[in-house]
Amino acid sequence: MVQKRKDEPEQSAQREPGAPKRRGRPRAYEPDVALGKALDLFRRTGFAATSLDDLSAATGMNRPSLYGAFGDKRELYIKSYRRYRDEARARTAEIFRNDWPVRKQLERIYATALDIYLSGEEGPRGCFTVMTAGSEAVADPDIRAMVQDALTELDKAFAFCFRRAKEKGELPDGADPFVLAQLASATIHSIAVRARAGTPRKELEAIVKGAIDVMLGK
Amino acid sequence: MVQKRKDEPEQSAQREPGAPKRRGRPRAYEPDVALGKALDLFRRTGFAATSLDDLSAATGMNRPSLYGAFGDKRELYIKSYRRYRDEARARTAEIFRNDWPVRKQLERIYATALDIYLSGEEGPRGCFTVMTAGSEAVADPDIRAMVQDALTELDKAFAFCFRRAKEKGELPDGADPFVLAQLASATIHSIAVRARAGTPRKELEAIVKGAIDVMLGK
DNA sequence: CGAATTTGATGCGATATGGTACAAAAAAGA
DNA sequence: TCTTTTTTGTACCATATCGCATCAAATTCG
Repeated sequence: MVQKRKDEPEQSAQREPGAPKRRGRPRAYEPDVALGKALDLFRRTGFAATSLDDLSAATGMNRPSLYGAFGDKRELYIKSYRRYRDEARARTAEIFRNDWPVRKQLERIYATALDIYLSGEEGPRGCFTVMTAGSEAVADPDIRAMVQDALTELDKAFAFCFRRAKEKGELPDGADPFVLAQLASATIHSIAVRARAGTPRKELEAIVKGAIDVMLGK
Repeated sequence: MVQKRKDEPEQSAQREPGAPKRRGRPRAYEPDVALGKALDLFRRTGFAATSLDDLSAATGMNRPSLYGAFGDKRELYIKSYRRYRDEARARTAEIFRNDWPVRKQLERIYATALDIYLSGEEGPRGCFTVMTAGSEAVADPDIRAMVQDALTELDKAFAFCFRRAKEKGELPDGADPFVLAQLASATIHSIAVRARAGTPRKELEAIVKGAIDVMLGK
């Protein structure tokens, strides 16, 4: 018989479709918004500096409920990170999907990146991937793999973008789409770091503009 | 009379020149190497995840001695960060100082950057500035100012480098030294992030090479 | 040698932390 | 109504953490 591990909390399988009537006492929270709050907090203070009490206060759930719904702190962090990536991917994929001129596409990508990095009530939140690389990625192989995945995914998206641009003749002949993609990613990483250091938006926008000019051969 | 604040531990003014004979019991540690050990640990695990016990074990000093020599945890972190910057500045300034072709100069800079970021017994240590931006910079104005200072210092060093190169005719006419400098910094930030995510050196070197090619107009 | 001075070592204490046990509460099903 | 199921809320535990107070140790100066 399959062993049922008690130490791995159930997925809290919420099935919203229809109204199949959940059986027991109803939840006093919505898992999605709670996870969003947790993500906000993790983005602000990082993994180690965020206590379960902080998370409990932010989500409105008490610790046992938190544990039951998302597992321990590490699992909650991982789920928060997944959600961050899903959101970021959704917002950028929508832009990459269009058949615009490269310049316009890059401008839009960086504009949304800045929106993501500069948002936050109490200071700019930066890029969660960059933050996680700086903190948990070294000691935790699973998290490291997720970060690596995020980095290469961005590289590939930019590479696709530049490859198409080259086919359309928007780039100089010698241009290497993948090299340009890595430069585009580097610019993303850089504005993420600078955002958290307090660099104002105007300055970041200037950096982005300069980088685009160089990448597209002015 | 000037109030003497007990809560600000003395600078532990070590005067090495000559041998002016310290008065009381001799130290069982060398402040410089202890600070180096503390820096190593902070770079590996970050501020919040590093306890005073960890620092005590790493430096060989017990907590009261740590406190007496460097102040509380935050002060120790700041002193560690200063030391990191001093070291990094020393190693890069030596390269920037030379009157080499830009390409060679950039190659050397990135090579030493990779040495710094990939070193570490237990995983690549990355760039302490980038790590600090991702963690303490948002909540702590003093630390944030130090990070900003580090970022602009690097920008300026690269800008000086490119300005000189342009004067020597090593760059295309349209090239803007400061824009190129920010791209060069961005590449630094990017390889720092990627290093901590586990990207192997070969790959990072390829990224650097591609970035240099683009910046110098191939 | 004894006084003065500086550092080291032990250990305390108040609080924070991650995680969990357990019973009450709120719903559905019989 | 009574059982079953699921979640909540309180309280708890073992440990970790930071900072410090206190005393012992080691050295120089008189």
